[in-house]
Amino acid sequence: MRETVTLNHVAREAGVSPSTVSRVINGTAQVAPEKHKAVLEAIQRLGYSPNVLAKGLAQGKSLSIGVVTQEISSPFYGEILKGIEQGLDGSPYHPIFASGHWRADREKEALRVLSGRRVDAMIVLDGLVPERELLLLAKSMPIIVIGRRIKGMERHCLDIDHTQGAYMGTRHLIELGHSRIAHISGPLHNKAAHDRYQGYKKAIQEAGLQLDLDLVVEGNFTEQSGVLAMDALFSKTRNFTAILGSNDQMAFGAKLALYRRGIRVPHDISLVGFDDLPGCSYMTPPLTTVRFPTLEFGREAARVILLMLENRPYTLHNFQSQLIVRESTALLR
Amino acid sequence: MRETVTLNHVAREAGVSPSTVSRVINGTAQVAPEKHKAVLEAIQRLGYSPNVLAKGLAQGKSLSIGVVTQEISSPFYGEILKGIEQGLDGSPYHPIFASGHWRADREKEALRVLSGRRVDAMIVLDGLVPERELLLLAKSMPIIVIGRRIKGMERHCLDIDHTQGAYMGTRHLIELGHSRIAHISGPLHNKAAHDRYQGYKKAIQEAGLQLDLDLVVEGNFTEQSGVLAMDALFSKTRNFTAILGSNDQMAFGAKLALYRRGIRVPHDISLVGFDDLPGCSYMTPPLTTVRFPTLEFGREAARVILLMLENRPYTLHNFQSQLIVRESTALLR
DNA sequence: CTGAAAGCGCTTACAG
DNA sequence: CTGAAAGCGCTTACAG
Repeated sequence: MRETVTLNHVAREAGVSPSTVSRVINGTAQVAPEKHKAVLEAIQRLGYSPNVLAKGLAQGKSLSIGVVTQEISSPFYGEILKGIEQGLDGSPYHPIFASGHWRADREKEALRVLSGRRVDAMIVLDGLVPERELLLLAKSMPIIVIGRRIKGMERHCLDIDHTQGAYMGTRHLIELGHSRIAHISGPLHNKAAHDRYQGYKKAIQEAGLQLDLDLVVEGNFTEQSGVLAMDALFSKTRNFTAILGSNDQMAFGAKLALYRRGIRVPHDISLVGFDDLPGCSYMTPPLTTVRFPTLEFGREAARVILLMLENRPYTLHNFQSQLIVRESTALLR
Repeated sequence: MRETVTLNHVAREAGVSPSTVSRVINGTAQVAPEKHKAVLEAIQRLGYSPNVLAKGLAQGKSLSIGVVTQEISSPFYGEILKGIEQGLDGSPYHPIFASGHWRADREKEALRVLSGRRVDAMIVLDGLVPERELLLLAKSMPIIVIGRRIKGMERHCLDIDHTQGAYMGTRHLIELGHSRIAHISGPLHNKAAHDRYQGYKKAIQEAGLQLDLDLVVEGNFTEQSGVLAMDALFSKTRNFTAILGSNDQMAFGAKLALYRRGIRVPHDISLVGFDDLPGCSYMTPPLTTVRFPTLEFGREAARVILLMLENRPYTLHNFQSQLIVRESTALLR
């Protein structure tokens, strides 16, 4: 193990003081051309790379942005993380991810890890952190929340109108002539799941259709739960011609359950998802869905966090959900 | 912005020296019971959480494990990252991810970022980092490479036998009676893609079948390239009854291309993928594929990194690929 | 323009 | 068992 080279080594090598080395590295003050050159050469020769942690300690900042996500491998969160990465690219800040796994205790642990690393700001994706804790946190550092709307920090929350999104998806089916529309909801204690369910109901009722609770089954946002939901649904009735999934993953599961029964999409049954995961385009048929602007939200969160960190003015630009019509929906035959 | 509380504050509050506070926090020496208690209470009262960065600086370690991945949102890398997260869980180490985006310059940048943060070890996923650079890095810290075999560090590389994997997938099709088997390869400059192609050829030739280069088309591991590969293939011939995709994502794309042509899987054409992404189980029909033990590799890499960091003996346990027969393959009719 | 000095928040021999 | 002191690798007033 070679000894790692420090700024002091560079100083000695270049025949200047550490202060001077620091100044040329950070461009924080004028330095005589010849010393400037000597320092640069010494850095080259020694292969020096500054210790970001020490720098952080001295400056009182870590140059890290904490991101509490739920599951690193989730296609949904993955897109948001990608957006954050993109938004931070080119800045001196680097994201540090910690996963909450949709469990309050794990999420608290994630917060602990990040604050122990003295992240300069945080981006929080969904989750169960109590609002007051988030509000408290927001007093001590810049913070953006994606997927929730916290009272008192509306300027720092990025979310779509889930009710409106589900309403659009359901309207789409109604306009195609469907009147018996099933709904696979998310876990209803979840705000987004609840709101999407409201949107579904609103569209149904507004169209003067009968809201049939037998057509509503609850899943947990996983593919597997989509399969199970369809099993439950079919055990009750076959009297429906369309399905609104509360997210894409459950819609994928529903598609499999239909496939197993030899039921064709959209020929026999129309199917709508929610989120617009990358996989939607490659479902067969490609899935009609309500787009959640994951990548955009990630980028926007990063953009604004950076502005906040620089104490510059900012306004968070919210994005809307949007109906993406592909091929899993068709006119009622 | 409240002032953040430090170990010194705790010391003052508890009426002891900073040394003592440090000792009770780290359990690094005996401390009189009453002082021990006082410190714990002070920590509670002040809501103190240690500054991991400062600790790292003092101890000469960062408690971070650098992970260079290619794309954070990729379903393939996502599973590996999840495995790493799981493997590190419960240890004092936290992963820091940096993405190379399959580009040499970005990967170098990722390495720079991680070494600037003085990660204590690294896990490298695939990528283009030159072998000598990896060998050099391995002299200065524990490092595990996933998806490559580097000469001189075989004890620290985790990979499957890609040739063997593709061989198994192709054999499976041959055993089902197929003799006209197309192959959508990955980018052939890529070692894994190349090896998989070799496995395909080997199975074909060993079975005494004709290797027909018209049946081989090159993709780039994305879904979209799978679609395009099928377009290219169909423009040449329709004379095949099975397809081996060099990865699942291209197989998904191929499935869509087949769907668009009204060709049924596996009724008309059998399809085999490679990797066993989570999505395979929800393709319709569920995709027969060759499993790449992503999650296991991630966990194993983390496990061994932890042992190396503690200077304990270790042996890296390699996993094999495995044929997962689902429903996208059938006897030739 | 530049260096000496103090400080960031910890840890760890050292001495008692 | 415990504290004073030095040090980890930087930055930044301060003085010149």
